[in-house]
Amino acid sequence: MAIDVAADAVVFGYEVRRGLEVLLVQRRIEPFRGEWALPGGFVYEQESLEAAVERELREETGVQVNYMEQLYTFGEPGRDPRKRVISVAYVALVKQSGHRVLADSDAADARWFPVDALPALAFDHAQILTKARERLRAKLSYEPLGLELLGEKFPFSDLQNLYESVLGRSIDRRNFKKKFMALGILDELSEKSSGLGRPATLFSFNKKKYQALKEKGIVLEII
Amino acid sequence: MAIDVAADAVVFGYEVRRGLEVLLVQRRIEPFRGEWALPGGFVYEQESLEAAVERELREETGVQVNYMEQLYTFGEPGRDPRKRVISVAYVALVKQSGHRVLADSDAADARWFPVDALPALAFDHAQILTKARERLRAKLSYEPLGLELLGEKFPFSDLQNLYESVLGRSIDRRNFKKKFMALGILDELSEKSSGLGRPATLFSFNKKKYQALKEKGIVLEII
DNA sequence: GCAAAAGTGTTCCTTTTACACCCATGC
DNA sequence: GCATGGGTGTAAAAGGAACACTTTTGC
Repeated sequence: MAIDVAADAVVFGYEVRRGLEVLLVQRRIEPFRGEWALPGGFVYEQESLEAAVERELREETGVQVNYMEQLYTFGEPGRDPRKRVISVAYVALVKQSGHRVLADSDAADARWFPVDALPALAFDHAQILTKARERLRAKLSYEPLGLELLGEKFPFSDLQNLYESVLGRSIDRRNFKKKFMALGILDELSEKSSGLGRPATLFSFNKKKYQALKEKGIVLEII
Repeated sequence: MAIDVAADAVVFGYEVRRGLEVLLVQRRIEPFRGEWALPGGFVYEQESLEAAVERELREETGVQVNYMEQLYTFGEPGRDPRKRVISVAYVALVKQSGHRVLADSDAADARWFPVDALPALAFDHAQILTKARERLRAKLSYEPLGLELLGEKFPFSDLQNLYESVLGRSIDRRNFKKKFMALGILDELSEKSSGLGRPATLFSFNKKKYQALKEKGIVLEII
């Protein structure tokens, strides 16, 4: 009846040059010492599950998340070779994965990995990650996504690239823009981005409208 | 770190005359002795979460479920007045709620309650139930529902009533039938139902097509 | 001037919605 | 014959999908 309870997080980050990434830590203790795993750890006696995830993320990776939601609870006997451990998994979203330096690490190492070039993972963490990617994909169709992953200002193409990364396929530019703009959650800035090719208009999320829409739910079928 | 882990189930049943119902048990021990609660209990050391739910359901209510999925894990410190307990909640669907006699009860009493006439519930079970109803509602839009709740043969109006019960609003008869039939998962039987008014054609689910559709996912926006 | 990415509308088609009258049976 | 629930189709509107050329910049 008394079972060890862990809380683990699948932390997604996004940067245009690198695409969708996941934050992993290298274990410095057995079991699976030296292998990569999701950040997380045991829940303290008087600590909420969310607080445990946030604490572990801080200790192991130094990141602060912009959004977090519970994903699923993995509880098969045998998923930890030592003893019975159930893990409550969370999905978290972080801005600026590329820029952030992982500070004060409690784990041997912590790094961002592109979702399509992941190392082997400890425990059943590969399974957790698969479910997290499905959740993220599903979220797109009933909630807007982007505020929690993109910077303050971004060209519209960044948003589309993010959607394409999550969905794993390409999207028609005109239709996507038409639909997304119709949500009314993007403010067009007068500023332009520099870079290769024609400069792009920058956008920012209108946080109030974004949150309102998130609570109400949307139906945004993407082509 | 070692925390008590419980598994609880929100069991839904449906019968035309009674509508959508939830199975509750009356607690025979403290805390909340005498109050109504979701069936469930502590998970054994070497038992999967699903097995624990099924065992508790069998012991406390005698029902056998047709479908079960994990809902959410409730883990706030203080949700159990005695000690730290986290509860992994499941949603289960059962056929023939009305006919079934609750046998061999381990709980003081077990009864079906219409979802709109629930008693006060122990612990945070009211919150769990609210989330379960939301999940059921959401499921309608991406998966068909009915096979797990209705009998082998049923008039089409039963299916519509079920959907109306879950959604909490009325649906246009012609449009609903058109959409649902287009899924191709219902077989029309030659048999007719008796009863008041014009006899109704009976239908049954085509289980193969139903399961295929369930796995693939549907988009069934109901008016 | 050319390579690179940004920006922009229209047409067709499918899906959704709204809506009302007749039918078969039991009493 | 009347009350009760079952059964059926169409037209108008909205939303989704497909699709290509021009513009602005850096080099």
